[in-house]
Amino acid sequence: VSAPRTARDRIRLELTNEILAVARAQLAEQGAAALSLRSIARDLGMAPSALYRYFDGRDALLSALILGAYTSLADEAEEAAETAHRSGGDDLERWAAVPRTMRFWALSRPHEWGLLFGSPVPGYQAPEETVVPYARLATALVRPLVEAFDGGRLAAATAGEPTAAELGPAVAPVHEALFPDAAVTTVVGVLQVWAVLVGAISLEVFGHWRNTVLDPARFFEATVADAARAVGLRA
Amino acid sequence: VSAPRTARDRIRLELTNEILAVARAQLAEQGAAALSLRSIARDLGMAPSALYRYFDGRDALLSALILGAYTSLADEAEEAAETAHRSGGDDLERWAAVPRTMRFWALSRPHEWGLLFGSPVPGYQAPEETVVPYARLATALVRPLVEAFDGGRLAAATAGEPTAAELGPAVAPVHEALFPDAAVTTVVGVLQVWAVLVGAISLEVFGHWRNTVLDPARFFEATVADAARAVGLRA
DNA sequence: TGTACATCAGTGAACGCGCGTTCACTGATGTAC
DNA sequence: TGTACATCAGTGAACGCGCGTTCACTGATGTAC
Repeated sequence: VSAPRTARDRIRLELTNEILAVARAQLAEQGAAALSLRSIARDLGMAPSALYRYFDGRDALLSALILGAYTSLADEAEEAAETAHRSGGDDLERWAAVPRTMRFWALSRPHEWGLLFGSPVPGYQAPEETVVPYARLATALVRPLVEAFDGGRLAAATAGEPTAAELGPAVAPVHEALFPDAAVTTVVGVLQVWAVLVGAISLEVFGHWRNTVLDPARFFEATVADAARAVGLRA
Repeated sequence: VSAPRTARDRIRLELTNEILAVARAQLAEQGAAALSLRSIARDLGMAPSALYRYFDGRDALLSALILGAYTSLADEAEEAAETAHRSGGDDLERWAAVPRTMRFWALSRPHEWGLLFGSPVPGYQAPEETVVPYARLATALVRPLVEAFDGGRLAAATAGEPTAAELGPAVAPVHEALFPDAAVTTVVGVLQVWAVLVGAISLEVFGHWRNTVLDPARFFEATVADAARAVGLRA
């Protein structure tokens, strides 16, 4: 948290990261359920009890892993949004950057994706701090849409008008936090886009496209493009 | 599998179901990772070793649970599709029946939904037989669309035309099995609908709508309707 | 720069636990004649 | 209907395992003066 002053602090930070790295490796191989302090200690060549100098126990380590995963995903998403912003591509091209990044992130660490969007570990509450990176991710995703909107290049949503009034309160938090100037139907559309992205990535990562969608990359690209059109982006 | 002839067979069937019921109850309380033969035996008041007369071990029991969950979901979906078919409602109304059923099914057994669509249990392969109920579910979901199509009431998809040729091979299995007469873009649209449904249900069931979507039921209804319009259903 | 003391990292033994699975057994249920 | 035998359900003890966590300890690193 604070910058390391002494040599001891530096080592401590390094070892903390090493523990997390080993934990992530074991997560990738065995899944969250099999994550064990003893086997992490074994991998690091130290006594199991030593880990308690770094984490308050198994649950605290798991919390750190979850928070770290959210943060990593949010970081990459923000970077992708920024790069796309500077790229000078058209709206659709810039929009696709974050979804693509999310998919690659998930494919390269399926178990961490599962930690974030899969079945929650039961009897265990995700740390409150995840709200922050979650919001960063959402903001990065929506950014190209907001920019298109501000530039007058986002068409008003046409579908579902009659339900706008009813749905207003239901999506109010997202409306205020993410896209205050847009119409309710646009906000609803953005949430549906969120659902289709998470759904498509989860289905692929969790192995449900087997014998169903033979070219998940192409399908995902098409889905991302169609989703953008559905909320009013034009090519 | 075969009908019980003797009293012994009847008892055997009953106890098998009782074991599965207890397992499901423990699944609901503790999640898949905590599922244990010993605690199931304890709940049933019998020796742990006795369970081996009914299942070949923990993995076999888990397989049975997964297969049973798929089957239960497929059964309810088929029934909902059939009821809707007979109801005489309009296309949109009949279309919504299966998605609604899926959502209710998932909300009433979140951990079983997680077993099917959450992070897969690592080092463990889902049984092959799940292909059958999975296909039944898909068929039930698509049925109202196929019927609308056959009645000439399904509009041709307009978005994404240029990608139709590229995507054809990618979605060929679904095209052939589920909707052979439709255009490629329609098939792609159906898969996107599948993704948005699974995504929306998973996000709700796994707790991601907290402080985000305040009225998940209404949001889901709107999503279902919008999804149908996107693949060409008219109200 | 040197000394005295406090802080911290890591050890290793021990705790109690619940787990899946095997195995030889007992007694009840079913089958063939 | 009765008997002899085979099949099956369930028991209870035992196996070896890996787990999270605690605790008193040693020795190294940092701090104050």
